Amino acid sequence: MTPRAGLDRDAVLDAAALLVDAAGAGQLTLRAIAAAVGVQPPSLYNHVASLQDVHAGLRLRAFRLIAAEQAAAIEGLPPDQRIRALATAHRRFARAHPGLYATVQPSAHTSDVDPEIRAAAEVVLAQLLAVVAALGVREDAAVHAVRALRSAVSGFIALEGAGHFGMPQGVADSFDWMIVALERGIRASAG
Amino acid sequence: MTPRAGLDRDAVLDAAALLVDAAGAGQLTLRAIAAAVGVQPPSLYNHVASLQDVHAGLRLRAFRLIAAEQAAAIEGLPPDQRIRALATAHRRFARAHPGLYATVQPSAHTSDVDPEIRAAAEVVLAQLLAVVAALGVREDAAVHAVRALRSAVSGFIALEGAGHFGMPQGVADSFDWMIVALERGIRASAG
DNA sequence: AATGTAAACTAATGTCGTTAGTTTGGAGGT
DNA sequence: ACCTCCAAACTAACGACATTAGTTTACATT
Repeated sequence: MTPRAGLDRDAVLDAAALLVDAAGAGQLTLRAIAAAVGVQPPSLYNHVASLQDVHAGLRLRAFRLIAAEQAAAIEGLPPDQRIRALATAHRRFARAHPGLYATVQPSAHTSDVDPEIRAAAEVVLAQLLAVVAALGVREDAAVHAVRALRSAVSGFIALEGAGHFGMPQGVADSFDWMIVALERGIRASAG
Repeated sequence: MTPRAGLDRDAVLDAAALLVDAAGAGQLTLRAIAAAVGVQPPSLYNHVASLQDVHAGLRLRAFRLIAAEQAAAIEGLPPDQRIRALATAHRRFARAHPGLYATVQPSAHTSDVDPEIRAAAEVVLAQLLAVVAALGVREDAAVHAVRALRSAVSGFIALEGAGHFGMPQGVADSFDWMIVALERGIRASAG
């Protein structure tokens, strides 16, 4: 009578990842996940601790996927092409997985106390910092450059995803323009 | 027995604005607003149509406040100092009214069908575009520059607000660095 | 003072996350 | 093949939420 769906944490997160990319982060509900995996909502608590825990799980996955995409994007590229490669990799990932990408934004005050998530986030950050530093930017300027790049890329992705770029000009061209400007700033800060 | 609290739409939105700045956008609930104005939740429906309507009202207020702050920020300034002035005005507003500023982000697909909100948002955008255009940037490049500035500024504010800038280096310095880099890009695009 | 309307109320519905308590499928040992 | 037992499913229930329907009543206008 209770066919015992072969469920585990990963299966729950798989379903959640599909839903969050399809319907948006705000639509991710335990009931929807339960329906997707063929189970009643309370049964999910055998595999995840809460809805927040699902979000945390997706967040961890997102950071790890992004780290992998970053690594793949810069592999074999000369240093002066790497920041652009990282930026476009982010945008590509966000367009492929909008919901998953959105889970990455929330506050560092709350869910990032989870050391696994913090570590995964730091890998992503360290890759970017290394690429910037390899261009000869010294201590403080490197931090400024990294913050600027993160801000610009994540802000662009958020505005684009929310439909705030209504003008007919090419959105990809605008992204390029922005990255070129920041690259120029990085070159100016380098020795 | 029912002392008839002298309530109207603005009073409800006043309370909502306080709550959203104090507790964050996700915590804004009709029950909390009702408690703040001393009324039962259903009574709010005499003044606002729904919680979404409250969000829309705050959004409209936010755009108008930002437009006013932008206008005040650039008044009497030479053209080459105006984009920095706009950027810092945004950051200042976001720090003073984090919840209100957050209501500005959501998708242009949904709540911006409201023509009032669309108009208010376009005022903010037009001010920025005018400042960029006054620097001698031609058609397409002006759109790219505006998109880049919006992305960078809103992204920076979002990351800063979420506590994602953990390094000891000064956050204001990073903001300056970013704006300088984009200004340089704008100058390069100008005739 | 009488009246009509708008603003408050109470009661109820449906969705959500979550907890408690119960049943049972199915793997491991005999 | 049977028993045991645990984990994984279930049902029932609660409290917070938005929202609707229906009712009362404060108070501005006459």
